[in-house]
Amino acid sequence: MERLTSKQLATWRALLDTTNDLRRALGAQLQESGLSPNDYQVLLALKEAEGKQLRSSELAARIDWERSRLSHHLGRMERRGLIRRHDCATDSRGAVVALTDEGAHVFRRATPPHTRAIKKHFADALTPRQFEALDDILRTLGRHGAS
Amino acid sequence: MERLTSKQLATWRALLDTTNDLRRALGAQLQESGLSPNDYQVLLALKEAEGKQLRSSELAARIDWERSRLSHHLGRMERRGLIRRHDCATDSRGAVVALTDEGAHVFRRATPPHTRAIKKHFADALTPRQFEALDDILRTLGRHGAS
DNA sequence: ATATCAATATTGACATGTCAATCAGGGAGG
DNA sequence: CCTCCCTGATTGACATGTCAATATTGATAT
Repeated sequence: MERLTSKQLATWRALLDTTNDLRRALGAQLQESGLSPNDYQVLLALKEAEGKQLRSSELAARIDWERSRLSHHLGRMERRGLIRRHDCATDSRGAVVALTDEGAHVFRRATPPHTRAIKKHFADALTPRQFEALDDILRTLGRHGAS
Repeated sequence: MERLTSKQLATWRALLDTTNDLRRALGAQLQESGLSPNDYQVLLALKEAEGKQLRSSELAARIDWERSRLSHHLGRMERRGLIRRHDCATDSRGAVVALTDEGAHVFRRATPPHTRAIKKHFADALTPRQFEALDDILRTLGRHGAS
């Protein structure tokens, strides 16, 4: 196999830098709604779940977090009234995480400006052809990493 | 302007997820050399600097970190013997950050496996055509964000 | 039944990041 | 020379992430 070229390395660094900048911009916008990107990810997963609630480990799996990280974060979100945890009916070890009305409300209020920010900083920059190419690249990387 | 389509949103989420996975994989590999991705970034910037040393704020600017974050991290790296700070000759407020022999050695030892990991997880997955497309996309996003 | 092992969730200790002070030293205008 | 303000860098308090226990329950085999 050939070695990694400096051009490939530059592309890699550009990918890290660019996605960093995007995360930062989107995070700063979300903060105006009083949410961190992590908060939003948790609320989104709950919103998209059947019955607006999930077992704790199922939630961790969907957003791909370590369970202890989720546990700490849920503790903080619970203190803020965004979610609540109660015991699971079918497994007494388990916890079920649910949106509170407050959490659902904050999420609804945060989503339109957040979506606009994604459009502004990301989607508006790219042509349809570039979107196709990016989809293809991400699918390829995903398959490559999964295997 | 039209709204963000769900396909665009899916691409955005895929971009976040994929780069997350890549960061994780590369970070795990680096850890085998006893370095975090942040450590590596700092050492790399110093290695690439003229004279293997940089003013603290210049370093912060090059890797795009907040100054206080860098200050904390340099404290930890200094305790580990990877870098050292001394006073600046031309500005008595300033600090100059330099690689130690130990730091340079650890960096040299960590780089080949790290480069191989970038190749394995990233570069090997993509065709030359995909690289061209990705470069184009990243340049476009960079210009878009800068303005 | 019960002994054993796996899974669920949390906790505590510690590493790292952010934000708002703080402190010391430059540098321009009086 | 001396205010006044700006910059360079650090610090401390606190938010968040990781890792290694822990406690509790479920599931399985005998």
